[in-house]
Amino acid sequence: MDIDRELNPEQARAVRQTEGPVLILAGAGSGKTRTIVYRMAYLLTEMKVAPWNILAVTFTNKAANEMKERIREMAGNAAGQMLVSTFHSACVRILYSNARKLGYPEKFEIADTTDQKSIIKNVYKKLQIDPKKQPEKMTLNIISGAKDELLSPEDFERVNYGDPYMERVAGIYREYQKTLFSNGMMDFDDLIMNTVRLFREFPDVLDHYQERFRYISVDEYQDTNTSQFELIRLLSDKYKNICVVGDDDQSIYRFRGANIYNILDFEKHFPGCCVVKLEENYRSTENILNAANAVIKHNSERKYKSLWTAGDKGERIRFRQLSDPTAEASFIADEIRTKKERGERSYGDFAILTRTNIQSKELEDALRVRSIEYDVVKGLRFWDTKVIKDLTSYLLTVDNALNDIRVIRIINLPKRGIGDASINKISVFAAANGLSFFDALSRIEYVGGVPAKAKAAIRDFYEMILRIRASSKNMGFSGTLNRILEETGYMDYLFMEAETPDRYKEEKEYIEKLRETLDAYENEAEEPDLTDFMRQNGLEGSNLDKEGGDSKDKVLIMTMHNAKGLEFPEVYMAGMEEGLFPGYAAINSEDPLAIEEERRLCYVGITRAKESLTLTAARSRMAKGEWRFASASRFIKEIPKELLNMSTTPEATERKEKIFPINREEAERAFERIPPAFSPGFKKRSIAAIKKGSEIEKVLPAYKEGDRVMHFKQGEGTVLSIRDGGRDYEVTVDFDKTGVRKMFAGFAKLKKI
DNA sequence: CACAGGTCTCTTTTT
DNA sequence: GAGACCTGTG
Repeated sequence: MDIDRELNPEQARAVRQTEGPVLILAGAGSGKTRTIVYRMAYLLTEMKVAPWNILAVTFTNKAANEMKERIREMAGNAAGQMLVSTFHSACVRILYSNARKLGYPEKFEIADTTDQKSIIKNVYKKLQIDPKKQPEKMTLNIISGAKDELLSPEDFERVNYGDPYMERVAGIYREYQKTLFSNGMMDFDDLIMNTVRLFREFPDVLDHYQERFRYISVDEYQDTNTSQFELIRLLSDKYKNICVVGDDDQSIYRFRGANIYNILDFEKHFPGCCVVKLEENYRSTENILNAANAVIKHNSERKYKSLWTAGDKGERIRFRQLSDPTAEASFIADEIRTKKERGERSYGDFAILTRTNIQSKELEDALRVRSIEYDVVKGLRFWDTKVIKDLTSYLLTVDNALNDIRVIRIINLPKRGIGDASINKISVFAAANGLSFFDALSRIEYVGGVPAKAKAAIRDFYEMILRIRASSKNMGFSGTLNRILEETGYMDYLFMEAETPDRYKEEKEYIEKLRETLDAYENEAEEPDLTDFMRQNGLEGSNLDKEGGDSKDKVLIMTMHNAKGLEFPEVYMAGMEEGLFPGYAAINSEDPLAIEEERRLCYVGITRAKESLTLTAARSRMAKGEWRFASASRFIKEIPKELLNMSTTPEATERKEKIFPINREEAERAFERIPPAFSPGFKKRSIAAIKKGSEIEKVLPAYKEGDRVMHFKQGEGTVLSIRDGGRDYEVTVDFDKTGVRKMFAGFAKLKKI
């Protein structure tokens, strides 16, 4: 390892400064990961630090695995004994052997978002709170925020004393926490908060971990919240070897409690710390960097930092505004295809970044139609899928049935004739008699007000679980899973419920995947245990499509949040519109920092691009059930004109926008001239309006019989015939994928290819 | 009381 | 396009 040759002077300084607090302010693309990896390897090989004395915390599992791999490459297998993990996984590990001290069962479970929702619903029922007056989501946000600030229900109540609204929320919080606790569950925030509690209340435990983790590093430090800060502060308090790496300009998780002052005030929190700034960028062209710098300069709350590169200026940043999301997607897809066909790029060189997950649909359609290979980095997680939640709930119920939430989830699934009313009665009965929900089932005859039919079904259910439990003793997890599927008729249920055959197929694949994961775990674990299995896997945001490895040559579609830490030769940022990016919420927020967060997200997006960056926007977009016109994002205007290459100026767009009518009727008429025709969100009302009011322009198509054409949804096909159909020309096309179809030329928008 | 089928609402971002 | 909510029927 030749540090001075392989690293720049600042990076080298960060690597050698192993003792004491260190703050590495690492701009985007400044070789941050490289620096951390060298630092770890340096600790291991030069400083002879034992690998188990090193803790490296990241935010995502992906980042953790990547880092582990790269350290292993440099420092050999000893790296395997370091603890490189996410905050949440590290806490689970620590809590694993200490949960009892806090009164939790050893087999505590993790409550994911779905569990949180069902728990809060129960609480609402119990406290008779109307979800319309107090949306569950908002309550959960407040509770999560309180936990991020390490406030217990009692603390929270004290802090908000005298505020009737917050006092009410405090009541919900208390009940919510009670429910979690009595079911032996911790939500994501509890994992951190309880670890901090553990350290505070049990100094010997803290001391043990302080001795264990003598060298600590935290990646993406700008995204830490107060509880995470306290956690690492406690852990590092003895040896003070704490190295944090981050970029205040890339702090994009304020909505989940990230406290940007953790990084801005690091020097205050850890006096005498060493600060290293990495500003040389090795990723992007100068134009891209200048654009990023220009945008982020508009933020007030930041440490001054400016990226520079020794590399080329590169091409200008392109901005294109299209009529609607469909046109926007087509534009991007056409470009990608052209560049691929010219042999300039392969699909894997491209990423399309969006602000929201929903935007991906339109983009997917456009790519699919052109047979472009793509992948969506999805927000939907495997463990949150309904099918998987159902089946794991069954598995855990068969295993221990200690968790009421899970039993209630499956008791009437598939439908057995056990309704909400009966379930409520049993819950009340169970609470009154100090029984778990499941144990209450065995005394169903004593529960009043439950119809005989339901009672019979409940008895059957109870016995079925016991039966499966008995037989599961001598079969593996996947054997038990099979029994569950057989006994419950779950597959038939799925088949009946599935909206489409494809959906059913997909769900079957999920189950197959669950089986594989169970088998893999059972083969590896010393003492296989389902609760442990869930804790290990439930935290992993594993995407469904991770098979095949990264060798796939595919265009990636993802949100900008998901893109953090990645880089691509060509980046498209779609939906650069006021109202979408920055979003309405941020624009309307009275907190000026809301816009700053959006701007940082924009900065993250821009700095993903290595060579080429294209920003696109749609002039109209469906939002909240109606079509709305949007002007170009303010972020576009913040990029100096000389860096931009655009078809229209943002100002021109604004002028155009002013000509657009404002009331609905006029808007709809105007809209007819911008035909996103069959886009999925196209509501009945608008179609009716079009049919009634407008004549579709009758133009002789630009293609003739025998020509190959492209339809935005059906894909490519051959024109069989063109007939004058009165109001419009009627075209018959034989599509390669979907066969012969007749359509009107004005609507179909066929393109000759 | 259970359930099917309909309507309405709402979509930022995630461990 | 999913999930919550409402209504009529058995």
